[in-house]
Amino acid sequence: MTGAGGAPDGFPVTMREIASEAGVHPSTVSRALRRARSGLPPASQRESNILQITERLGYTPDPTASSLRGGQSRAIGVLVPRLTDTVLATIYDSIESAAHRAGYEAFVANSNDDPDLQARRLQLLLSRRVDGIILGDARRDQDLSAVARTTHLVLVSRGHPDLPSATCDDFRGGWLAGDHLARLGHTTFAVVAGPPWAQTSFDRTTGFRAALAEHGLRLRTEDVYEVGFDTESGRTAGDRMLARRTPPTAVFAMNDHSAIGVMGALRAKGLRPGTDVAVVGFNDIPIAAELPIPLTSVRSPLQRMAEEAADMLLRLMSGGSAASVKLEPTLNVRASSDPTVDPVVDG
Amino acid sequence: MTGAGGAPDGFPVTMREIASEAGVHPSTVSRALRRARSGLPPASQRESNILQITERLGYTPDPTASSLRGGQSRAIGVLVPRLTDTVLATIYDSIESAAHRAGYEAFVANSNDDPDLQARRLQLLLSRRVDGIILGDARRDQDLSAVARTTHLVLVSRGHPDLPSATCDDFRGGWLAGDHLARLGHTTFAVVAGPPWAQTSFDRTTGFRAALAEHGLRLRTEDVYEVGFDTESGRTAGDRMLARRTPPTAVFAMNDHSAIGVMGALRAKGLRPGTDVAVVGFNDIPIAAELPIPLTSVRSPLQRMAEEAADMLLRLMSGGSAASVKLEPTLNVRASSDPTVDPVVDG
DNA sequence: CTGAAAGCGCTTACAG
DNA sequence: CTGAAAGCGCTTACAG
Repeated sequence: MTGAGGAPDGFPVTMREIASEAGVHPSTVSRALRRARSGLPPASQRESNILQITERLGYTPDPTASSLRGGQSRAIGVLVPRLTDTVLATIYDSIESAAHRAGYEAFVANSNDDPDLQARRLQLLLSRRVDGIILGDARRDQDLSAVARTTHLVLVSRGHPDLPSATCDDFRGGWLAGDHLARLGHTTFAVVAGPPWAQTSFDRTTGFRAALAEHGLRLRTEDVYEVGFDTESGRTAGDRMLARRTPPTAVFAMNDHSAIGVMGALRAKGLRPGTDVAVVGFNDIPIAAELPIPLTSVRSPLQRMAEEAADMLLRLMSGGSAASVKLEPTLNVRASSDPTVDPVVDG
Repeated sequence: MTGAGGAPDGFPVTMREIASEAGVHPSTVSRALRRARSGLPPASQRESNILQITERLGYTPDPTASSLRGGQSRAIGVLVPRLTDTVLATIYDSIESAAHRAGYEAFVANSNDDPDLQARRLQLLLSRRVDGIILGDARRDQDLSAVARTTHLVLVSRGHPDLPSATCDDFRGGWLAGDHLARLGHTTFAVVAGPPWAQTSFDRTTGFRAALAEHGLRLRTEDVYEVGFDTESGRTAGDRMLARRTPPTAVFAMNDHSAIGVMGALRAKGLRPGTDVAVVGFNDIPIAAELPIPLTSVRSPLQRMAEEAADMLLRLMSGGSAASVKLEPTLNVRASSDPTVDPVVDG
């Protein structure tokens, strides 16, 4: 039975083999396993025998076959704009864990924040017969009603008025950043925003602007750099704002990675974050606190957000309903905006 | 047909519907589509008609059904220790792209660097009938021959003597770091290593030690901190090494994230990376160059590594053979080890 | 080139 | 409780 050409010979055990080993009909095996999965005790001598054989032969049912016949896949799909973004990776990770705890499998797909790709990946997930989808890359202007009619759909991170979502209160997050910087006495600002279709970016900017307004300050359109969420975006925006006649003294970036990009731009110009230009990021990823100049950041509860989204989807899939939740962000002030905190020691 | 209970009514178009619409037998549809996928032109009037209908109805074949019958899934599985690590996320991302270009689907699973979980996730991927697997979390002591007998298997990032792998020349990477630090005149070192089962960590440490030896220097066992690859690991190791009677003046961390953790530990003690203690990281992720004190890092060609792994697997799956490749790392010297480079400006 | 049949591995009514 | 049958959506020899 060993292949000659070096090709591996996969011999997955099938239900039929279990059945013949136990001297029963395959359907009896199917029933025994179903009972066992539900946590019920074996209904007969035979059943416990079947379970033993299953164990011994290391049998696991073919999920594609069961979903083809049974209609349910016990799998959910997750669509993210970018898996290389720590934030999204963290969210997916937590969703995956929550799904596993509930006995579901999870699949991720990457949309690269591109509507065409998004549609295709969505199609892919649906063709894999997932029982529901968590969308992490919804677009503000997008009509998702068709998708929502096809499968159970929950949004995470980026909300949408028509659909249930688990998000951070991004307006509040932006407000916290704006209020903080205004209180420090800054009067000229820049915002390193994500793409215009991201609800997160929109709300954070709006909240930031609102906070400034409360202090009688204004954020001009040209002070908002719609670039993206990664390090390079931050660097680009930073270079551009510093090339201006009156550069800002305070910068709010919507992602810690882009905030670090801004720090890089400052350093290149001989400026120091915190003392020369205040920098505030968003999400408070683990490295933020450990940077040579620790980064002030709005912390969003990513794991809870992910768990809420997973819970909502599980509820929908079992016939229940789900209402959107908005989680409270908190501001962690560090030396990048306030040098009196975590002071940097000069050697 | 609209569901009453709010449950979505999914009505995926099936091949049968295409067939009846076109007035042909389902098998004819199957053949027409197969030809089209191979890039061949329609073999008849009928076939072009079938393709039109397929297009119009937005039909995509059910991959689970085709793999069940056809034996091939045109999908590959990728197992990573941790998706929240930028390095692995980047690798997966590139593998996914390469797979798509070749007409394959990709699935990731997370093993959390835990052997039990790894076995279960591997089982899951196999039960999904993937045509091959790329393993990113191989363990040094592990016997993977059973898996290799079951499916086509290629390793990425972490190599193994018995299996084809795409890796960075980690010994060389460690050597570059060691040589660099020794040339700068350092004599006391610390290594922030990953877990002992990671071949990457082992080789980098060995290479580092070899470079020191060439300079007549020694790395003691207690100078190697086997902690992990994340920020927190670096912070922990950093705190511990600084609590010693004679702290090191040069630190080599096997991951940029853990290097940043070390920087955090330095800052907490009032020490500055580069001037007080040299810090070198590994992988050279995008933020490394933008940090307030830019991080010296050994760059490993992650994307190429991923593409090589994907190519190797594709070759194996089409009956060919694959030899391991080791990619050359390069050292990017920055201010965290050499303050004369990228000097930090004090405001 | 096309149709009809068989079957991939499983599950679910239907009888007994 | 258990067996036998039908079928999920597809593909692949087999005839014609």
